[in-house]
Amino acid sequence: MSIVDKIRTAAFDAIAALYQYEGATTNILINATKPEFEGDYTVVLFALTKPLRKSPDVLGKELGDQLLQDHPTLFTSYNVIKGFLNLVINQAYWVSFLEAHNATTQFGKQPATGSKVMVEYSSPNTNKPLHLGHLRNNFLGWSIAEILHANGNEVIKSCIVNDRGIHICKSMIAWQMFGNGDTPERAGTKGDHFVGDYYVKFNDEYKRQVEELVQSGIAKELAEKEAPIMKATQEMLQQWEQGDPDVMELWTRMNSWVYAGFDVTYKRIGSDFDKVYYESQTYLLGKDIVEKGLETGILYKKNDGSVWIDLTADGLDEKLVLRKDGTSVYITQDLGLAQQKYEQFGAEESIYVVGDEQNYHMKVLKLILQKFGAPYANGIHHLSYGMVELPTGKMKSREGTVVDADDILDEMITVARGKTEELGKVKDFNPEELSELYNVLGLSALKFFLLRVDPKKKMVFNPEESIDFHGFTGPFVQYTHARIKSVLRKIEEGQGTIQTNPVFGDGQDTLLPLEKQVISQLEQFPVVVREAGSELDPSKIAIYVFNLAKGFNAFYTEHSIANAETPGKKALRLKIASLTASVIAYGMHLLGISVPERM
RNA sequence: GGUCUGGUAGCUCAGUUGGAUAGAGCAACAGCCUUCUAAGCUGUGGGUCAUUGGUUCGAAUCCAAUCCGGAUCACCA
Repeated sequence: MSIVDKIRTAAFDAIAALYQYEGATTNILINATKPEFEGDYTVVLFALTKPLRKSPDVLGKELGDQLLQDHPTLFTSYNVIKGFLNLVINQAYWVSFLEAHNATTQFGKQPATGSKVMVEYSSPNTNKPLHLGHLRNNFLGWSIAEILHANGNEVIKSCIVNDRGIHICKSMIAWQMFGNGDTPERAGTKGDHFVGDYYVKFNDEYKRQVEELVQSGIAKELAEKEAPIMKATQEMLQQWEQGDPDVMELWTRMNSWVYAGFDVTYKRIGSDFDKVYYESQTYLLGKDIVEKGLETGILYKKNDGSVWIDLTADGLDEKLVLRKDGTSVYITQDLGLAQQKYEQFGAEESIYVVGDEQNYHMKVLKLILQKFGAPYANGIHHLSYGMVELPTGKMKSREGTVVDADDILDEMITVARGKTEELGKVKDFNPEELSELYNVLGLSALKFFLLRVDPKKKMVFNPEESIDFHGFTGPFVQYTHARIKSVLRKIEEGQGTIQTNPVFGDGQDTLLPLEKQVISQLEQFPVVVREAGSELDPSKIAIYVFNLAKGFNAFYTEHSIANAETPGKKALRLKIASLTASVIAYGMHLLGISVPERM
């Protein structure tokens, strides 16, 4: 149990004993004490003054006395200022916390709960390479899966590949027109970029044709429909749906190029999946659900044969679930896929990492499944994340203002190399070690940057300012870890083993403020892991791990570990250092970032 | 237009779900390496928390209105 929970429980018991009042659970607010006051944690009394009919001063005094009397090992003193009861925690608590956990490698990880959660993320289109927005999605998805795992859940990571549809056909048509049988191998281009280039070519040609038609006096709207390249694309989509062998062959071939390219990028960024679904295999799903919905009257058929659901009573609109020609729309297959996932994995919770542009769609999906009474409906959660924008505005693939994933990764790694060479701390590394280090640092800078902000909010990515290795960044946190490891290594080399005795706290020593601060930060980690899980928010971890690193660095520059004043102090600081290192390592792992031993 | 969502330091973001004098990083300025990694530490300056009103012991946080952004409302995905 965390110290905050302990204090809350103690306060509840004390209030019950003093005033025979048991309605206090939700009224007890515990905060960290502001630095300008004496104390570690503070009970805010205002909410209790009314039901207990006590003035803040009297209540504070009575509650403080009672807490001290009930828990002499937990509290040593208190003071009351205005309506705030500031409690000083017994240093023995901090010391014994450190003794209990300093050897724990995954401190903060919760025991298995038996619950199963599915996390769907990434969901790329196979007509163009990944960009910065996809990276946010991938990093969020991987991290939230890891965070849910740390909270005791069994997690299944899944991905739905949008491998069919009009967008793919655009690349295919353009390749037929302009490709001359070229391949990624021959062109020396990564497969996903190769296919993406034809997607761009399509749009260029399409624009040209529309322009031409408009020049010849045709209205723009009509021209957009009638452009030959667009008509050819739509025809190709129909041929695909009919299983035309030539079209299928081309489709398979071009997708395989894209997958080869994606594989490289996914490997670089560390994305992986337990189950990959392909839209080409799921796009017909969901029709049986529609059928059932018609029977039960949840859905209704209009005169033209199209099928709808009326969600106006829930504040939404009427929503089409099946076209008049009987073919599926997006929501149809999503209904089907949700059902299939549940049949295959039986997860009671399902997280969809999907951009906030689809908030409405996700709301509708959940609502429809709830109306069907699907057992997994209430467990659907949309981890909605905001778009990544540039200082110049939104990224538009049409206008060529997207930040390509591979490019930005390369750039990050190049900067990491430059910084590392400049500092010259790892001159004895061999080329493999160096390249590994550059990767770890560059990736960290990017991942941390994208994960440190609230997922729900849109964010601005400034390519020049974002490649920073100082301050609130991944490399800063990694640096703190490497620093600790260096100290531990040196002490180990000096004396053979890490000496952790004698035990600190025999009554002689006093915890210094910076020592206590780091320990209390460490103590909060499990609560942060829990919050990050329940709120589906990795930024909580990033912020925490940064503050921990900052707190440790302040302690580090002020107090020597190796040459501590007493053997007891040295043992204590070693434990602070090693637990900090392992919490940083585990916290960063939850973000998908690894931490080097040296840098 | 309907619905949803956002507006906090020059820039990028926190703000523990209503608590004490609103915090970080970057940028600017001033200090700190013969001692465990200076990718670090310490300090200074920088705010009408979009605006107005309301709710109460107390509001950046809750409510209402207004201003300014964004998303969405397709027989697209």
